[in-house]
Amino acid sequence: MESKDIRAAGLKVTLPRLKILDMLESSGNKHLSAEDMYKALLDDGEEIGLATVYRVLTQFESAGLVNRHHFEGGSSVFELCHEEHHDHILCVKCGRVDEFCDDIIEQRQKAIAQEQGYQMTDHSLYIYGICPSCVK
Amino acid sequence: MESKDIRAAGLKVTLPRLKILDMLESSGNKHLSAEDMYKALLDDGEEIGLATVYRVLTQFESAGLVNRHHFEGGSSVFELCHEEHHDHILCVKCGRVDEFCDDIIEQRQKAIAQEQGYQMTDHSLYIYGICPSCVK
DNA sequence: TATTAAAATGAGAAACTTTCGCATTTAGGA
DNA sequence: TCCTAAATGCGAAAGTTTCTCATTTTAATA
Repeated sequence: MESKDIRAAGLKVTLPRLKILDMLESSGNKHLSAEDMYKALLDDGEEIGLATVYRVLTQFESAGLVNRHHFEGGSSVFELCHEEHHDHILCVKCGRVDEFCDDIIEQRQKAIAQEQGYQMTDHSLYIYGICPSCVK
Repeated sequence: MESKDIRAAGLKVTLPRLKILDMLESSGNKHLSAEDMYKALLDDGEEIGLATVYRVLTQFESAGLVNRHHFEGGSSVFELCHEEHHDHILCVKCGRVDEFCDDIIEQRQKAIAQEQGYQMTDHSLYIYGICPSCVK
């Protein structure tokens, strides 16, 4: 059970939090928005408010359980944190999202931060393009 | 005069457009939001509507005159396009923004897009951290 | 197990960014 | 100078996210 993660974050284990965590776990690399999750919960017959969804996601983010991404266009999307960091490449036509890791880029980012005298806390890299299916 | 750029974009040369272009040119690496520009114009005694600022910026973006960035937190910011591409490193404490270029990262991005079968159209890389002044 | 304080929730209002609709004005070619 | 398409300003509207607050729930303690 993932109640552990919630408790470890110093949060009480509640239905909304469990549901949202479940949903993120079973979403693959779908990268859901708060609105997406709210609607899915409604469809499931859960009476969970949109404000709660936002609150919970923000708390999960602070706790390091989820990552928030600002892809181009409108709203933020969320995904569970994985052990190893990854970046995203996404299709501007169909919205498909793929993930990748690249040590060389990671290294260069660290080096650049150091060169510029910054203490790096985070970074985000999105590659936009037309995916294999849409390119045809 | 930069009227050329406006005309080259197929747009009429109007006061709002000139003012906004001027402002972007003289802003260094300040990365202004639409609201910032609107307020600055008001302070200058110009009667330019916020909707116009947004419209003009969107048109400039389509024309390839400006870049729009979604830094963390709220609104989009804009900067004039330079000849050579660059990425951004920004301070999470004071909001300072610095720019950098890195050929290795550029190369890797191209390679990754190709590996994944994507036809790359764009990319955005932000490094977040604590800047030299705030680190002390 | 019953009690209780602190935390969490749902609902709607509010804040904020961005876009839209439309009547009026303006740029620039004839 | 005249004319038409384009551009503008204004307010309303749309969309996302946060806030307020009365009510409910968790989980620690007795």
